[in-house]
Amino acid sequence: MLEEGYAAVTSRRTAARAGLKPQLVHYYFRTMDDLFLALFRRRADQGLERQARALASAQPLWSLWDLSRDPRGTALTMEFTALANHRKAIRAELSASAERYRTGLLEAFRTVLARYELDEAEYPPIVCAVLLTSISTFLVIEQEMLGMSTGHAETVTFVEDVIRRLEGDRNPAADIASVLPIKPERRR
Amino acid sequence: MLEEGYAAVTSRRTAARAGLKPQLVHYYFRTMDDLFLALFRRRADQGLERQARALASAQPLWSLWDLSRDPRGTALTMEFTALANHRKAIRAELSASAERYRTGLLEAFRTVLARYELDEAEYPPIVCAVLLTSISTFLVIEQEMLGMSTGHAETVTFVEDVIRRLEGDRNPAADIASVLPIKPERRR
DNA sequence: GTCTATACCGAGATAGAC
DNA sequence: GTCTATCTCGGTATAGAC
Repeated sequence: MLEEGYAAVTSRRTAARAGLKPQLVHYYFRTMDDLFLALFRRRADQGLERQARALASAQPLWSLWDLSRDPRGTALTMEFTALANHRKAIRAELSASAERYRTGLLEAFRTVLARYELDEAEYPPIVCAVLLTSISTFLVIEQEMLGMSTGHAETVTFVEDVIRRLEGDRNPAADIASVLPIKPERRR
Repeated sequence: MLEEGYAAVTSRRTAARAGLKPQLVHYYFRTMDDLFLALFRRRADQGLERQARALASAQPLWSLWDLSRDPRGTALTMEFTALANHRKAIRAELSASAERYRTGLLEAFRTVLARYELDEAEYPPIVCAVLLTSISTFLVIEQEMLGMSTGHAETVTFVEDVIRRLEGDRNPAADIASVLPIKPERRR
């Protein structure tokens, strides 16, 4: 999916990568949609776990920002979004998952804004959540999918200046590692 | 493309909508890629024209904001982005077009920020351009492709408050009409 | 310019042997 | 659990008649 888009993920090619015959994909997952759903659910669970770890870190804003800028997560989400366009089951799963993720982010901003004694009317937590997600998502799309980067560095600097005003400099050690992507699992 | 995604656009179905045989698609465009490119170029030209009209309007920020929130433009762009993932020619065309669009937006913000005597160091025009595009793009993706809208209204209000501080209330009449989507053309 | 005919490929999926 | 065999569909694309 990441290399060639969801349309390139077929039973034949999936099986070939696993060194097996295409029919086994259907044996394990029946339809391709079931396979995509299984993949999505596993990634969504991992995403929520990572978000929880980011929220629990000493610098939640830095952690959330780093997490949402992880290209692999966003690129996969975009593929699933495109797939969701004509697969109802995927779409339902994806939007439910996005809602859960947003709720987590909202709680994080509520907590953080209270901690730094900011006015919720001036910086509504839900707006902060949407802004953080939209900016990071968009930058990843342009960078990874189009190879574009005009204005990206300046925008990152701008956002990070805001975070720095709240949480101070990024602590280089512990937090970032706790949010790193999870390695692919081996088949059982 | 808008209804079912780019993967649903095949020579057979395209021809069927036109009431013709699939082979004619190849007669006119040779390959499907050529067809997609032709479509993209026409839309990209229209997009630049609309942007130019927005820049020339009495309230460029309102016009640009409305334009970038037009769901049809963004939805198509997202389809092409997904398509670009595995079609080199599309990708090159798309990123070139996005660069041109960004440049236009940058010039707009330079002009506007100067007009309202804002500090360019505090609000870098290129950052404004990236922010405007990312927020509107992301909202459209969630709304149109996932049917999600949590936090959207609040975010729109937030952005529009900023615009209002610069350009005052939206002038309801002239500007908006000048930025409206262009109707589909008939085949010649 | 539009058609018929046709080649060729690769997709999803099922049946049934081992 | 993995295989072979096979069905059916729909995609891209070309050749050639009219």
